[in-house]
This record gives sequence, C-alpha cells and structure tokens, in this order.
Amino acid sequence: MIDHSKQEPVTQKQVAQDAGVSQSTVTLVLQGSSSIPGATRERVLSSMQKLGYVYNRGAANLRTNDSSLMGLIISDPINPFYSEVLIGIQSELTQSGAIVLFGSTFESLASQEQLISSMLEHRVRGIMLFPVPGTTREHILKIERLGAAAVLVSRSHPELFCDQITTDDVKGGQMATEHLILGGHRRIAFLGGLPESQTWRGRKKGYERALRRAGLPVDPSLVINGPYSREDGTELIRRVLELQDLPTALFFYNDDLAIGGMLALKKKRLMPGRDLAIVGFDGIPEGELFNPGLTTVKSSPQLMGTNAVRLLRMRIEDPGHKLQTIVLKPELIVRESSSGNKQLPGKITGKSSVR
Amino acid sequence: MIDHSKQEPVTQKQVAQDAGVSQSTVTLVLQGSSSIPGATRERVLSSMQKLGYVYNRGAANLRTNDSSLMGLIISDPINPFYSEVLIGIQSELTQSGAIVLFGSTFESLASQEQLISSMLEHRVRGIMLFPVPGTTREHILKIERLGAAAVLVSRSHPELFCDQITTDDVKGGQMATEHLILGGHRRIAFLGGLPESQTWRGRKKGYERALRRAGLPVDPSLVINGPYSREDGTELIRRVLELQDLPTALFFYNDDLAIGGMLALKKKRLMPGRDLAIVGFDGIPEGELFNPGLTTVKSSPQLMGTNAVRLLRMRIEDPGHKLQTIVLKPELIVRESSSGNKQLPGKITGKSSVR
DNA sequence: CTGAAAGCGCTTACAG
DNA sequence: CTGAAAGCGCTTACAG
Repeated sequence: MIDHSKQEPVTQKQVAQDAGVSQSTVTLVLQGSSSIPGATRERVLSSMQKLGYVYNRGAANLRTNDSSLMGLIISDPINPFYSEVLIGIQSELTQSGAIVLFGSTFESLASQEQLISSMLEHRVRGIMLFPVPGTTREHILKIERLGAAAVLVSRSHPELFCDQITTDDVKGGQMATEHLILGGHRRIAFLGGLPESQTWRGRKKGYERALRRAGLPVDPSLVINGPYSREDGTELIRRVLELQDLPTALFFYNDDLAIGGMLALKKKRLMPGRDLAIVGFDGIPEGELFNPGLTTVKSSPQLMGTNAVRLLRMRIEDPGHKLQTIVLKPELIVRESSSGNKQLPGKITGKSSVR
Repeated sequence: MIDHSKQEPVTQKQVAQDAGVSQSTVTLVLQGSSSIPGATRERVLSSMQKLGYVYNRGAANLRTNDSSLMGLIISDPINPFYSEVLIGIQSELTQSGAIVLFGSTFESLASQEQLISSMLEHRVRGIMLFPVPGTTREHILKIERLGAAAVLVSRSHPELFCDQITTDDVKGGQMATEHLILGGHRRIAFLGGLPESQTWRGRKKGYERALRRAGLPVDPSLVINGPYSREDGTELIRRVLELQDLPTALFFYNDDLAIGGMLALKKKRLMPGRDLAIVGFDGIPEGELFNPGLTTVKSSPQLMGTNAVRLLRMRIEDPGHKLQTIVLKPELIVRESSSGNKQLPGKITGKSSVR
C-alpha cells in the first residue's frame, strides 16, 4: 500500500553521488549549462528521475537572496468583480509558470497587516494588494523597506505613492449620470459606498460633474453612503423611500448594491426599469441575468488583473522606474433597468404605499 | 523621497550585534523562550524594531526541514461555487494566520502538473486540489512521495486513494429527480457534465434511482452530456428541442448550466417554470436572483472549504491516519423554476415552434 | 569539463 | 542564562 513514513526528500548531493559526479555538476545540469557534455547530463538526469529528486527552491532562494514568489491580497473572494480580476491575474501568471502567495482580508485592516507580514517573511518579490479602507503609507513602506514591490489594484490611493491600477471612476460616474439625464431624469440619487475611499469620491465627483454640466442642482440629500455588499442595497432602498421628495433614478456605487437594491424594490412591488431607473457600476456577469437586466458602467476586471501582474513585474525589474498609475477607461452597458419612469415622483410615492 | 536601492534585509546576526547578544539569544527571543530575562528580551526586541528586522521563514524552514506553506489549486475562479469554497478555505486559514500558495488550472491537466511541481519545489506541507478531469494516481503519488499531504476537494475520485471532501451526488441527484416526479413529471432529462467524472456518475445514478423507484422508464435519449459552463447550456437546450418526444422537466448537472439553459429557453420564448420545469445543482447565489428563481440542490461550498483545510491539517499532523472521505449532505432548495408544466409534452412542442 | 569550499539566514544541541 | 559551532540544500567563484 502507501508508504506513510515521511521520507526525507532527495538532495542534489544524493543525486551527485548516484550519478558519480560532484554537486556543482548537478546544479549546472539543472541550469541547463552548455558546458556539461551530453553523456554526463543524461546520467545526472536519469539519477534524478530514479531517485525522485525535487528541486528545493527555498534553499536556492536563500543562497541567491532572490525569490520567485509574488503575493496577492484580495479583500473578498465573493465579489464577482474580484473573481474576474483574479482570472486576469492567474492567466497572466500561468503563462510564465509563476505562482502566488494568496490571502483574503475580508476588509479587515488587521488581516491585511498580518498577511503582508507573513508574505514578507516568505520574502515575496512583490505584492498585489486590493487595499482595505484605512491602508496607510506605512503599510506600503513596510513592503518597500524589504526591497519588495507593491501594486495597488482596483482601489486607488494617490497618497500611498506606489504603482496602481484602477478604473476611471470620475469618468464612469459621469457616464452613468449622463445616461440617466439623457433619459429625462432630473432627480438622481447616488447610493452606497464608503466616502473614505478614493473610488467613492471619484464616482461621486463624476456624478456631480454630470449634474452640473446639465444645469441640474446637486442635492446632498440624494447622496446616501454606506457599505457595499448586496445586502446593504436593501437598507439603502429603505432610506431612499423615506425621502419626502423621491428621486426617479438611482445610481448605485456598485453592481452588487444595485442588485440588492433591485431585489428590495421588487419586494415593495416597485419594478426597476419601470418605476425607477437603476444604474450600477462594475459590469459583473450577474447583471445580465437579472430581470430587468442591469445597466452598468463596466470596468475591465480581467484587464486589471493582467496589468497588475505586468506592473509588478516592471517594478521588480526596475525598482527605480518612476511611479505608474494605469487608469482603465470604463464602458457604459445599457440594459433594461435604466429605462425607468421619467415622470414626477408622485406616481412612485403612490406605488410605494401599495407595499 | 523613496529609497529605491534594494537594501539587504536585516539578519538575526545584525540584530544580535546591535543588542550585544549572540544570535542564539535572538532566536530564543523570537521563539518566546522563557529562559531569556525580561531586560535582554526588551533590548533584543527594540533592536529588531530599530533595524526593521523581518524574520526569514524560508531560511528557518530549510534548517528545520519543515514548512509553513500549504497549496491550493482550483480549476476556475469564475465559477461562483468555487468562490464560495474559497471563502470557506480562506476564513479557516485566516484564523490560524496561515497562508497559501495558490494557482488555477483552468481545467488544464498540464497546468495542474506544473502547479503541483512548483508547489512541491516550494516544499508545501500539503495541497488542496480541485482535480482536473484526467487526474491519475500518479499525480497524488508525486505529492505523497515528497511527504506532503493531498486532499481532493469537490470532485471525488475513490481510485486516487487520498483524503477527499465532496457532496453526496447520488443523494442530490435523487432529491432533484424525486422533486420533479412529485411535481407530476414523467419525462425528465439529465443534462450536461462529463461522464468521466465521478460527480457526473453520482448525480446520474441518483437520477436513475429516483426514476426506477417511481416505476418510470430510464430513457437514454434523455441523458445528454457535455461540458459544464454557462454557455454550454444553450447548446444543450438546442439538442433537447431536437428530440421528437420532448421532456417536461430538465435536471441540469449544475447551476451554471441551468442558468445558461434558462436564458436559451427565454430566447425561444419558452418560460422556465411554466413551459418546462428546471432544476440545477450547486446552490450558487445567482440562482436566487434569476427570474424565475432556480430550484437547485445546494451543497455547502463554505463548509467544503473549511473542512478541506481541516482534513489537510489532520493529514499533516498524522500522516498514518486512515483515509477519510467527507461526504456533505445536499439540500433541496425549491424556487419557481421547477413549478413547470406537468401536462403531456404536446403543448410544449407547440410552444417551441413559436420560436 | 569537473570538484572542493564557502556561505545564504536560520535553529539546535552542547558547553559553560 | 548565553555563546560557539555545525548544518539544512543550494549556488558561486575559484582551481585545476
């Protein structure tokens, strides 16, 4: 049956002995050095095969003081947007046979610190980080002081002075709002998201810019922030329906919120896309499945992933290169959820009392 | 500004020198040994702080010939079912401050081999593997020969002789089918999935068992297999509608397929839950959002994740323990998609020609 | 073309 | 309570 005794892994020394050469010869074979004649090479390789040799990369890294590891810290694996970024990262890495140390913070600053420390102890060459709100320059410095590279993914923080890849949130917020304005809406709410985050500020800025350009008033009571998971959409809808002067259109901070919001509206017998226009942000695949389909501003999560890896590689290769911030252009995807009612809110108030 | 020169990380030796002690004292402090008096301890700790010492875990692992790393290989980050398993794994790991080497195979056997090799070179203590179809005993042996543990997650392979965690597919298939039979259906199709996989065989077995117990015929033309991504649902629907004697209910291999299938039906003006009853398998969150809501057999992805980690830990601690296979009980979640037509297929044939 | 030796940063007996 | 020394598996000059 199976041999459960934990056998010691075979070393280069043993291979060398078996093949009747010195250890340095084994290394040279492993490195594909052309100075080793074919016969010796074959002998060494077949010894490796026979003994089941597996290279010890940790030992090599210690000796050469360089590492093959990269780190990846995401906030929450359940967010489909992050899953897609993950695909981009993984497919870019797979091509080079690279491998990644991986952890999730679940939006906890303590977890993030713990993960960064742990990765640095493993001497990663760089870390791709979806920063938790509250991340400071000190977190980044900790990484850089060990000579590792840091790339911020998805959430931008100019004040952290490191490479970043993000979506043009201002532009995106503006596109979403302009789309609603073109649909005849004049009272448009901006819902969800944390005001501390650069992302939120960007989307809000775009939202306000579109309103101002259209000569519409910016009403602070129409901006209601809060967290950003699907469940929070329900709470946001509750608060919107409490307003005395209801909006006719809702621009949600992200798709997850928008979907949660649409579910809540349906429970109140308000039909998204008919009674209220809805727009989200992210372009997650579920938006297409929902009824009505969710109009959204799509950033390019896969592209974000592949570019994050590339940024990290560039930084590792050339630590002195000037800082780079890649800003991906978003794209408006119009579906049924934004074709909603353009009349005055009277009708909607009536509807909402139907329960 | 930022110092871009790649400074050498501080070593224990330097800390020892700075604190005026020997290197072994530094190690003892790091290990929290009680034999070091408080004053010395403080001195060493403040030197570490001052110099910015970061423990080199790789060096320690080399010396002690033991590793703190675990490996995780999933097939495809886009499948929401896997995202949820990931959550379970990550939250279980986070509690112990553990960290994971991570890779995605995208269902490629070559990638899987590459990832396993790479992880073994990093001397992981064990690997959690969502095995790609075609995985052989040799893959597992390769892991075990290095003294690492292997746990198969989600897809069961009894012939691979290692710890496994999976869902009771037979039971699940039976539950789904019995639910449809109770709804009055007599022609029920089983759609999608690869017959090579244990998972597929299990679900099909349950499907057939339910039919036989109800005294219904098992019609091979109603079993159409194929891949299992959302897009493949369209093709399956096309093939179903080509049958001369149409089924009234469709049991899909998984939820992704079922959702794809429902989208395809809608395009043909066939309403899932009215013209045809649909049941899926997995219990992914989107199933609830779709209109109609998807009836499904829910396995417990998060539980699967946490248990995978526990299995791996147990195996690492006690390599001689007898093999364990955890089989999670599935649960039927009834939504609107399965309330479909129970009449004879005549009506549906008529409908389908509406285009 | 191949070998002997030093050293990467750590831990672990072993002395004292 | 603390230090000197050996060694984990590898790579890299340096000889020959």
